[in-house]
Amino acid sequence: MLGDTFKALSDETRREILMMLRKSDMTAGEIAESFSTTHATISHHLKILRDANLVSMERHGQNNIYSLNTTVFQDLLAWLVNF
Amino acid sequence: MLGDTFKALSDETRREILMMLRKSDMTAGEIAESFSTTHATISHHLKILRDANLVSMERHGQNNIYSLNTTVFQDLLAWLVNF
DNA sequence: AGAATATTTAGATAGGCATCTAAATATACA
DNA sequence: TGTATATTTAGATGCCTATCTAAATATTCT
Repeated sequence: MLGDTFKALSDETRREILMMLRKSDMTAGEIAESFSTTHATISHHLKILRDANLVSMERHGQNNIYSLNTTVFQDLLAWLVNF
Repeated sequence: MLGDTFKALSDETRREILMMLRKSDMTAGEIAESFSTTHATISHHLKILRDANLVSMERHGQNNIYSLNTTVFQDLLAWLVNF
C-alpha cells in the first residue's frame, strides 16, 4: 500500500537508516549503534521498513542483515511522476 | 521539511485531493463534496497540505481556491532518485 | 549443557492525528 | 443592516505511534 510507504518514510530515523543502507548492508546491531535510541526502538523501525518492503532481511548466524530494497522506490517514483 | 511532506502524503484522503487538483483548481467546498467526511475535516487536511507546500490557496470572494504546487514534488523526486 | 551475544517481542506511556460537532470569521446579497 | 453562504477554528474523543524497560528467542562458544 502506498500509504504504508509514505508512513514509513515520514520518520526521520527510518529515512536515515535507508540512507545508511545505500552504502552497504548492515546488521541490526550496527544500525542501532548509529542512533542514541535503544536497540528495541530500532528493531521496531526496522520492522516497519520491512513491512513497507523498503528493506529486506536475511539471517546470518546470530545476526540479522538488512539491505535496501529498491523496487518500492520505483513504484513511488512512478506515482510522483504524475504530478 | 521532508518529514512533513511524507507525513502529508501518507494520508489517503490527502493523496486523493492532490490527484483531483491535477485536473483543475478547486474551491474548498468542491473538494469537500467529493468526500463523505465533514467540511471541517477536509479543511484540516487542506491546512496540512498547505503547510507542506503541496498546495497553495487564493481567496476569491467567499471561496478559497486551491491549486497544486509542484515544486515540492520535484524536491521529493530529487531525494528519491538517490535510491 | 550453560553462559554470552544478537535481536526481537511484550507491555506501558506519552504525544500526535483524523475525525466529529459547534462556534467563529469572512464575504455576498437583498 | 441583517441573512445566507463558504470556510476555518476550537475543543473533544478515540486511535495510532515512537519510545522505554524487561523479558523472550535464537545462535555461538567453551
